[in-house]
Amino acid sequence: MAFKENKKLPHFEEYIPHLAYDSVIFGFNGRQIKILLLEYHNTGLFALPGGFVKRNEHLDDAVKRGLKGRTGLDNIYLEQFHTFGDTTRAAPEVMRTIIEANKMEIEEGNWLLDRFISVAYYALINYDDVHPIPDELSDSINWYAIDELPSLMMDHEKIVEKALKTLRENLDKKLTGTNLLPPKFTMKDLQHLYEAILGEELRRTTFQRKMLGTNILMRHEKLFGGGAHKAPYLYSFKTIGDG
Amino acid sequence: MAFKENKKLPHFEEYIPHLAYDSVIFGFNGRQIKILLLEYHNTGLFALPGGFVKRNEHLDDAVKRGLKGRTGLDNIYLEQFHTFGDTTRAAPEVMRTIIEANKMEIEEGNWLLDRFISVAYYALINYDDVHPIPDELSDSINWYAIDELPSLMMDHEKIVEKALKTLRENLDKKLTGTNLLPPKFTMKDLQHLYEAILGEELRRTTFQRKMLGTNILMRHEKLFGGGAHKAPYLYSFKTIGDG
DNA sequence: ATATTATTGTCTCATTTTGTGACATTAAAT
DNA sequence: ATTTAATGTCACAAAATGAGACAATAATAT
Repeated sequence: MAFKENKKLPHFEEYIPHLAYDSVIFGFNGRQIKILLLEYHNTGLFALPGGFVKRNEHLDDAVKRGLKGRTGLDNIYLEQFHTFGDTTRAAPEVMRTIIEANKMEIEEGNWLLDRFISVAYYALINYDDVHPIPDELSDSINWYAIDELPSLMMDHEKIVEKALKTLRENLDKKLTGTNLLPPKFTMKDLQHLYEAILGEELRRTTFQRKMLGTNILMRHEKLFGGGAHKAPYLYSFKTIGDG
Repeated sequence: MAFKENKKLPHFEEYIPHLAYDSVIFGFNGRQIKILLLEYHNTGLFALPGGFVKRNEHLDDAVKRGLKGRTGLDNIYLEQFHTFGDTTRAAPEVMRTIIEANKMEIEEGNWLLDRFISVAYYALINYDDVHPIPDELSDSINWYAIDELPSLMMDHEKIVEKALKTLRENLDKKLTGTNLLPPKFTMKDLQHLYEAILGEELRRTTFQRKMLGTNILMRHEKLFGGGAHKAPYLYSFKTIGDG
């Protein structure tokens, strides 16, 4: 959870109480899958970017609003994957610590100290065109490789795990228009992405045949300058209307 | 949404406001997939069985509580599949109609008239050992074949659609211990179940080979008396510990 | 008893998909 | 001009799946 307003706690009247969202924002730097994590100043606490849902706001829109605030991006690929409803999903001490580290006050019984049910989404974004924006209130934000995460607050590690599991399961079905790569990429880039997500090596020829077989790729000009060898083609994902 | 307490509306203090669950309870009668629907007396309104989450109750437990109330069953196979968060998910007129049809009063501004976010689950139960229990407050409950549903309130049709879609996608991965069949069943029974869920016919020999290949079935004695032909074996799903 | 009938369990072969390696091609470096 | 290393494509092997054939057999009819 994090707050966007300037040094003011989100107000009860404006939001649905007991309900939050958390987002696992995936990016790919060409080698590793990374996610965005907030770090709360002076607390050493790491957390997923999250937020609250306004009383008259679509759940999905709340998540998009948070993503826009953190990344500056619109039209992010977004997928809801699970809602976490443990009774233990409250962290009054943590919340208090964070708020006090920011030299703010929170009264006993404030809604932020309550138990929260959280709807979790994952997002896929192009690592290159994002300069993560830290909250003005309380945190810095940075990329962390998926297999080198710091320990996270509450059940956020479980959330990341489930996000990754879902991403893997959806890879073949739903990644057709992935935002994890730049608009044009080589077959090798795409293979590296798959390997990073799946955490296993793939066979080059089989992968290439499979990808070309799906008919979701458009072939473009060749990419020269890659080294002392045959130049690879560039590809992009077909969008509706492309040949 | 439906209420369990006797002729008393659920009280704000006890539940998390703005949050509900809905359950798509699947059963199989040997030929068709059916789901349980509530019908509100004197209103002609059909709805999914749902309910609210207590302030200190695990989300999953709230759903189990509702299922137990409606079916009398414990240990039901349950899978969360989506959380619906439209801003239009409020039905004050409908709620008012239902409550008034029960000769009860509801004040302006009652929490039940608010907008709700709903976490949706599907359940798989053995059609045979369930005698659905109607709410004391407001409804009758009955089985309806999945392709002959009456029109449902709010977005409940969308919820059913998504439940069925998820069930189909999960069929091979997660149906291993399905509760949709009696403890022992023939290969033909199992095939009929798959066909009913998928909505398509399957090839007998291929299906049988695939099922035996998964190694999740235990073969038992033969079932005699089925007709003028070779008697089929009975099978059950292996549970941990079975050979 | 015996023959008939319909469904089952299993096998075989065809087809499709996937795994695996080979090989000619080619852009840059030497 | 030659060397080097990755690419695109093909060819064959292995595995999975589609589709039918067929003997076995439990109840029914004769």
